[in-house]
Amino acid sequence: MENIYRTPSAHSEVHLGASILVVEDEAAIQELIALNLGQAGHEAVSAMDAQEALQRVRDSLPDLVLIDWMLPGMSGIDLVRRLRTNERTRNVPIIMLTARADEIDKLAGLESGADDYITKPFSIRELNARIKAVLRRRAPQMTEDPVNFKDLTLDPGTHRVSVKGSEISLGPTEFKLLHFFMTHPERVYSRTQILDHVWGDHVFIEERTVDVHIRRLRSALEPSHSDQLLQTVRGAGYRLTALP
Amino acid sequence: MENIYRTPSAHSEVHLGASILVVEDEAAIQELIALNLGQAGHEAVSAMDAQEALQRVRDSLPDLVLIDWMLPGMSGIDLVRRLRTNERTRNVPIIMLTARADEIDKLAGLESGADDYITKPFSIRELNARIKAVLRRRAPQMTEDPVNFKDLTLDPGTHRVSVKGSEISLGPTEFKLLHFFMTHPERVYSRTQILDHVWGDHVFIEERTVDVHIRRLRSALEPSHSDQLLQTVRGAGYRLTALP
DNA sequence: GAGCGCTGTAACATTATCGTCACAAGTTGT
DNA sequence: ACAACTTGTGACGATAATGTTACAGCGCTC
Repeated sequence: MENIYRTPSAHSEVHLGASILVVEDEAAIQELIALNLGQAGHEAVSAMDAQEALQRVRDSLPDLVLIDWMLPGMSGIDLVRRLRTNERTRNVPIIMLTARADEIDKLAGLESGADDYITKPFSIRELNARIKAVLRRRAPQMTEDPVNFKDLTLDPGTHRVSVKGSEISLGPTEFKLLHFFMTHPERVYSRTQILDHVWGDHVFIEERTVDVHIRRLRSALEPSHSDQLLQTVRGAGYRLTALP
Repeated sequence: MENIYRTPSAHSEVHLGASILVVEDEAAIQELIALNLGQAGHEAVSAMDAQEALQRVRDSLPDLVLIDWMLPGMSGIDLVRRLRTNERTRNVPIIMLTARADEIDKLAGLESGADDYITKPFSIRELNARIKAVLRRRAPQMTEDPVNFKDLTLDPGTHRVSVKGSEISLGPTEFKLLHFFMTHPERVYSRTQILDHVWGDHVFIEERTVDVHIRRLRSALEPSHSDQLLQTVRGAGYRLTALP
């Protein structure tokens, strides 16, 4: 299922000048990759171990992370898992680097949440191709354009929401929820659909949780006549509408 | 006859009343799962080994098969393979249960053709969520196209109904009832048929209940000369018609 | 490590809707 | 016209769906 919310810092021209974090303990390979990335027009940031990587990802939300399978301390796969389970870093694209062309490694890397993998030794050309592919795959899904609906304005870029001109503050989930509704107005969505779109497909969350967030969103929109905008359709779900 | 409203209701979720085969040799887990499935509204059928499972799948084509990784005789993976290579059983959704969170197990299970996997111990909630996800993935999409009839308009997407342009509000059942009639106009349906189509097949409801809902629907459509549209055919049933 | 904001869930409160009944009203056949 | 039957109608608990509140956990900041 499509996930509209690739939250991370994503601009429309991600293919060039992307910031890429390289997590690799061998200095030689590290430098080789960094050099190559630089030539390709990207900005390379490096981390020597998983801890440092976590820090940097949280810090600067790179457009892509290259992770070596073998790392001192926390393994590459564990690192992927950590990144995937954190709300903020969940959607950062990841490419794994595996030393052996071993089937299991590849699959385990993918399974754990990586977007792609490359087996060493790899050619520079192959690396570039895959980076481009991953970035491109992610790019079209990010809707960073400001959205308007009635007297609501939501700007994913600046992460701001305003009602009738005056700005309000929303938590991350309420923000995504509102963004989803504003990009899909006038249409009824079941709790399950909302969970799939806003939270993500593979999440095990009580459907009633949606209700609570709807309420929170409503009360945040309170100043406006939000009850009119975000209405509940009994037996079906919720809907954002301009009509009465 | 086509039946739009088979089991699922048009807009809410689809995963009730599914028949699920549980292939598990440990009686305790077997029962636990069966009990849970029953509570979730599904019909649980069980098989203790792969042979029995094959038989039952071929026999009754369940909506979903839960297969334990470790089975006496033929392994779970082999069972999956057998099911996948058989024309008749090729498309039955499968969820694997793996005892250890071992990477290889998971991957081999998916690789061999399962739709999803769960590692034991798993929470009831997770099981339910995955079952729902798999069933939903397979569920046929109900047509969400707006329907028009005379001066009536019904839009499943926005869940709105309007008579001569002005919107009216209907409860879920009346909504489905009207949708059914609008998609099957000019034809008489008995109370039993209406129950089957709108409520679902195996419901135990008084036929006279249909009358009451017809009345409610009529009075909701009142503003228009609905008495003409939704007419009674004595001794036979009801019909939505444009003719006088 | 204490404080803080956010989240998911449970528990309770509140409605909306449902299914059924009893009876009224209408229809049919004789 | 009368009985036998079918359908309309309004009311009424029961129930399921939603609103609302409170709370405990978690990660993050300082």
